[in-house]
Amino acid sequence: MKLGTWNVNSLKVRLPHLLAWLPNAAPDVVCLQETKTQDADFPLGDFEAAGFRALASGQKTYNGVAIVSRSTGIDVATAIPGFADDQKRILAATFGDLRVICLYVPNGESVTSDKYRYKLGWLEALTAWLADEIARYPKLAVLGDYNIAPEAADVYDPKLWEGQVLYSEPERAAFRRLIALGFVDSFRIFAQPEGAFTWWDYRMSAFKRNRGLRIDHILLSPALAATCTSVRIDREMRALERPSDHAPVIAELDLG
DNA sequence: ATGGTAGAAACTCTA
Repeated sequence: MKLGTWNVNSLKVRLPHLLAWLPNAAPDVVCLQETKTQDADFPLGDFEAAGFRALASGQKTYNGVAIVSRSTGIDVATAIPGFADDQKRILAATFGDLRVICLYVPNGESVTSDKYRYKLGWLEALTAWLADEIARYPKLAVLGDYNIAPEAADVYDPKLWEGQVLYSEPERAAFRRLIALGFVDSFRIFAQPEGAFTWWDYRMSAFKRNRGLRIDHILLSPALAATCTSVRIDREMRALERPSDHAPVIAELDLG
């Protein structure tokens, strides 16, 4: 069983990459972010033709999440309960006894921005919700673009990034509060090469110079973490022509 | 010194 996450930065533009990637990476479930596609325009037929089901919660221009999967998800949720939000950033579904939550955490723009305050409030609401979800679903995976680099090893130049949005202490503290619920950052179960990132700015040849951050994560409940056999970043997808600024992350689980 | 690139959509905002 493989679970993936990929911020595609426009589903419309990245659809050819995604359709080429699906049979190669062969995820059973992949969470997508920044689809920037309203549900009426979601290319469901393309996924069905490739042998996948799909769920979407999107909007025009900004945000938008989707879950593409081999089997059909049920008990779908599209919001953090009790948290009013016009932005489409949440999609949850159940596959057998596996609960999957797809996240697109707000970027925050800068630590002095109103969007940063929104980000921290959003993360607080998320944490309260996930405390309930992890109690309810022993096999829970929370995948997505967290827009947080949790540790110095997740940043190409931690000194430069100290105090900046995506790596500021309040954001990292919010990430640690998620971990404190019992989640495991699956990428760090395994020894990983240095300079392993999931996002590189389009500007300043950041990818070529590997000036990246690891901000896309697969958090697993303890029961799922115990079944995880590998986690890797599909860096090649960032090297293609007209790429997303994010690479996919894939976790393999041995569910027996 | 606060640049630059990409996407969507509208002549700017977001990341």
